[in-house]
This record gives sequence, C-alpha cells and structure tokens, in this order.
Amino acid sequence: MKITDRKTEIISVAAKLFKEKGYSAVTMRDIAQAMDIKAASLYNHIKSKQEILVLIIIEIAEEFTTTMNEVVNSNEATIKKIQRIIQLHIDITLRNAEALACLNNDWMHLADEQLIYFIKMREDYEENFRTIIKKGIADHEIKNLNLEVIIFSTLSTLRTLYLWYGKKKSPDPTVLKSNMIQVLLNGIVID
Amino acid sequence: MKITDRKTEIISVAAKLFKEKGYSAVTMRDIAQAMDIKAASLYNHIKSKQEILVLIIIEIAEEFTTTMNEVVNSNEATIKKIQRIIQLHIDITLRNAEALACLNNDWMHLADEQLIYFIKMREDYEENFRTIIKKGIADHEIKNLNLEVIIFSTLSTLRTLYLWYGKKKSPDPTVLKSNMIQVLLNGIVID
DNA sequence: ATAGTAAACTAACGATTGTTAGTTTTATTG
DNA sequence: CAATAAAACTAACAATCGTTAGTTTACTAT
Repeated sequence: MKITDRKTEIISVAAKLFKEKGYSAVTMRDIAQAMDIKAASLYNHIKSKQEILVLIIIEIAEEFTTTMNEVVNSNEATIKKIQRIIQLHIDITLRNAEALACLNNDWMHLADEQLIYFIKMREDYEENFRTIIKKGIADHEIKNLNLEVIIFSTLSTLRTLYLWYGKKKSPDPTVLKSNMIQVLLNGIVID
Repeated sequence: MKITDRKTEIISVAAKLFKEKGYSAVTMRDIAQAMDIKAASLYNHIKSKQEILVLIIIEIAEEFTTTMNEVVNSNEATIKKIQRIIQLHIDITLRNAEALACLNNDWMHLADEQLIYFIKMREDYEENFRTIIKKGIADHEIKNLNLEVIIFSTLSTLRTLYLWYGKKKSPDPTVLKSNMIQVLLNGIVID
C-alpha cells in the first residue's frame, strides 16, 4: 500500500482546482495538466469526474456529522459544546481547506443519492446546532435572541473559515481558536 | 423607456440561475429556456454571457464601495459605523440576494479589467473595514482581539446573509437587523 | 530473461458549449 | 395601411466537453 496513491493525488489536485474556479469550470484536461499527464490517463484511477466530487465532499461531510452527533449527545454545558464545534471547524479547515471550499460551493453538483445524502447531513447538522442553542437559551447560558440569527451568524463564520485561512494575515491556530471563541461568544464591543 | 426592458429581465433571470448552479454550470440555453425563448434570441439584447456576469456583479460591488467610503469618512462612533455596514448588507441582501450570491461565488469568472477592478474594490472594502475596527480598538470601543478574526467573523456573516434569507425560518428585516447587531457586537453568551 | 501489471499514451466519439448569420414574426408609429 | 423597428426564429459553426477503446511504456516479481 503506497502512502499516497495516484487516486488520492488526483483528488487532492482536483480539490485545489475546484476551490479556485468551481467544479463546473474545471475540466478533466485541467486536472490532467496539473498532474502533467493526459486527461484520458485519469480514467485509469477514477471512474468519472462526478466520482472525484463525491470523494472530496462526502468524507468531510461525514466527519462533521460524526463529531456533531457526539457533541449534541454529550452532557457538557452549552458553551463547552459550542467551543468543541468551533474547534471542529478549525481543525478541518486547517487539514483540508480545499475540500471545504468544494463542499461549500459545489455540493449542488452532486447527483442522485449522494445529493440527497449530503442535503440530509447538512440539515441534520443545522438542526443539531439549533438543538444545542435552544437548550443553551433554556438554561440561561445563551441570550434569548432570535434563534435563526444566532445559528446562521455562527455557522456562516465557521463555514467560510477556509476563505480566510492561509492568507498572510491569518493568525496561528491557537490564537485563531481563542479569539474566535471570544468573538463568537462574547462579541467585539467593550461594554 | 419601459419599466423593465428585456435586457434587465435577462439579467434577473440569469442571476437567479447563477445563484442555484453557478455561472459556469448555467448555459445560454438554460437562460433562454427560463424565458421561453431560444438561446440565439438572447443576443438581440446582450453582447455575451460574460456581459451578463459583469452587469450583475459590478453594479452591486460599486454600491458596497460607495457606501463603505461614506461610512469610513464619517466621524461617527465606531459602533455606529458598524451598524451602518450591517444595515448596508441587509438592505442589499433583501433587494437582490441573487446578485449577491453571484458576486460571492462567481466573481472569479470575470475577466481582464473587470476582474482587476472587482478585486481592487473588494480589497479596499476590507481595508476600510479594518481601518474602522482599528480606530475602534484605539478608542476603546472595541475589544483588543486579533484584528483579522474580528474582520472575517463579521464580514463572513454579512456576506453570506443571502444564503439564509428567504428561508422559511428567517425573521423579518427589522428583527434581523436588531438581532444581528446584538449578536455581532455583543455576542450570544450571558455573562 | 519473462511474464504480468500499473499507468501512461494516441485517437477519436458524440454531446454540448457560446455564438453568428440570415430570416421571419410581432409590435409600434406616422 | 404602410413602414420601421424590436425581438423572436431556424440553422449552423468551431471549439470544447467527458469519456472510451486500443496501444505502448515502465516497473515489479518470479
């Protein structure tokens, strides 16, 4: 078993290209050229362009799902749960920003069962987050603000982390995490 | 002068399709079909597919730029400035969520001068926001947290508003605005 | 050395892409 | 009604798309 076989390499190269131009704008010839081979050669390793997309997106989506289920079923305090979710997003962003970009921008190009499967996971993820915040409000840990505004403010920031990370001005992971927790939980204004 | 001429109609229909599948995945035949005409007929009104993209994106980008310049050059308190920026994003999202989606996801498919022009506007926008926050920190209005984390948390949320608005659970605009200001400025946690 | 396999290649396919040319229909105006 | 302009149409183009078939090259194990 090779450490990184050719198929893994294709997926990684493709993800990088998908991040920059989107799935539809990237051709098999683009991917091949980035690997210094011909487009037809890709098919020795992968079944189709679609398969590349599926392999990039589904694995990460399942990782989010798994950890979120773990968090929502724990009996930690709400604030601790939110911190773990922030950590989850930072971890995956650092490990695979390209795949995250793809998941966020190109999921609608999945087809059939994979599309349904993905949408289900995404809805469940948001619903779990909603459950956590609701309990936080009931427990007087979280302010009684509009639930949807809380959900989408937080998730928007976490989901688009991949856009910011890697830029010159982005802080190192530990600084990012602690500051992110402060900003999302306590806001930016001095009272 | 007609209230909505055919060209405006094309741009509006195209923006809606671009929002759902992205610029590259939408064909001229898709746009035509959505208007119940043939693809070739579109060219009586527009010069190219590219022109549609430019017209969708640039106008909105300029609106952001104009208002941001106004805000950054005012001598209001920092918190008031941020509130005006939140208002700006909400206003444009409500008026034209489709164009915003397009601006966020398909700007990289602009070409030549338009691409350079757009990137310049976007960089200036972020730099202006940075200036505002910096002054807020210096004036002890804003917490002395990592500048980049503050910037991208706030902008991420505002920029992806289009993803959330229009969903069944989204609150009405005034509730959205007041809650958004609270969440972004003061956080969600009860101290 | 030989055989077998992994991974590249060339060449081409049918479908689809954005776009153009030329023509016909529809609506407006004098 | 006649004339003009606006906006649709049909037909087709050259380019590019994802993909397949068949072949050659490079490496590995016997």
